[in-house]
Amino acid sequence: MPKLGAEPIRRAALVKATIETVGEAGSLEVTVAQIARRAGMSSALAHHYFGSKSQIFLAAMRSILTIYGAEVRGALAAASGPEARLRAIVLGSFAAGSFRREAISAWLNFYVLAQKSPEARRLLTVYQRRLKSNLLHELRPLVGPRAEEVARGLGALIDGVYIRASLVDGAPDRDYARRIVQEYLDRELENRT
Amino acid sequence: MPKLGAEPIRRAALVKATIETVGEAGSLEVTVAQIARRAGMSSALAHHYFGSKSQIFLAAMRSILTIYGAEVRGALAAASGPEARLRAIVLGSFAAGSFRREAISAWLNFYVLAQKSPEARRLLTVYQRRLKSNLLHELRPLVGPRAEEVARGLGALIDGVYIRASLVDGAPDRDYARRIVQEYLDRELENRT
DNA sequence: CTTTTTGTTGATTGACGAGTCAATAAACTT
DNA sequence: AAGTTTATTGACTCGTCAATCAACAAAAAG
Repeated sequence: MPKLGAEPIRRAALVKATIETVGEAGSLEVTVAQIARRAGMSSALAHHYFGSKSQIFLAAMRSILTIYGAEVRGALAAASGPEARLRAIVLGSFAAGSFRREAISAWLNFYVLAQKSPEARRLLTVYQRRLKSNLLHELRPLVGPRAEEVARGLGALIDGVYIRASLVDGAPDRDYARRIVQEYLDRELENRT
Repeated sequence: MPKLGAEPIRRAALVKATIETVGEAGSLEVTVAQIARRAGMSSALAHHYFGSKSQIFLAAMRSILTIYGAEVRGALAAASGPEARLRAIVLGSFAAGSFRREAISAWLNFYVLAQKSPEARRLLTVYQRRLKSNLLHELRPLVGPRAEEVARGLGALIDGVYIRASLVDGAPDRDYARRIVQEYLDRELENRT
């Protein structure tokens, strides 16, 4: 049975299954056995590769943040000029890989995890800092001294839209989400300096 | 030992202890025994009065939303005219009883609870609807047809500011929070119809 | 002053779940 | 072919916890 080089495949499968399971359960109170079953293996194997449940969660969280980062970077690649780039960041935050049912729910739960786990908190802080610095970079040429405030507001608004999406059942409405942040952006850019 | 009329006192103590315990733990994974101990009684008594752990959580959630509602209403009482009332609602959302460490953390966790428990979801939905309708009522005379969009944005922004406050350690910065939403509001009211 | 109601808890039950371990098997090495 | 490394799991341990229960105490009702 042992196909060699299974480790990376197993790890990836577990990460995927973790996001799905947590997303579906809407809670971190899922068992390693549930996750492992979904990933098609025994819970013993999950422990073998990750050592502990919290390591599994952290890996899943890293995965979510990595996907998010990649999607924003992707959107950014096709945009030139501060305004276009700014809009790319903001809209990219609601791209398909990140703004989907299980990911949103999992993300909310990882926010909770960050209250307890210093490592989870660190991950979330890094993501927030990177987002803010990205926003600031494009905002400065557009709104000058107000860049700082606007960046704060946008960051909080994006999180708020996510958290609200977690309450809606059914597929999250990407356009609706985007409209809210775009409207904020429009207003801020209207009377630019 | 039985002082009569203990029930309401015990219930209140348990609700308070639940918010503190959940807030401190940053998680719903707290035991009934922990909560009961903090409230100065045995876990058996907690079960006696509430029947089950989830009922305890729901009562705590109701308490948080009640406090929040009362604070907004309080701020509203002293304000006249749409703009003043609008600002009262928004600033009232960050009043001392609601915008404090344990309440914020507990609130975040109840958001998670709402993913699983229909009753918790119902409570959260009611609060969101009430907030939105309050906002709309004052926004309409100020920004006319754009009221709907602005209300959505404000609601999401308030949630976002809360969730971000949950990550900061130490006392949450009320002024900072208020500045973010006020800035949004200023921008929206600037070029009012 | 006996009965009922209300308050209260220690002890127990029963379930569940994280993590460990010994054992098995297939590949790869020498 | 013997030995080593990697993959994999069933069975088990040990702890934890929600919920229940029997029993005790004090006030209120009769």
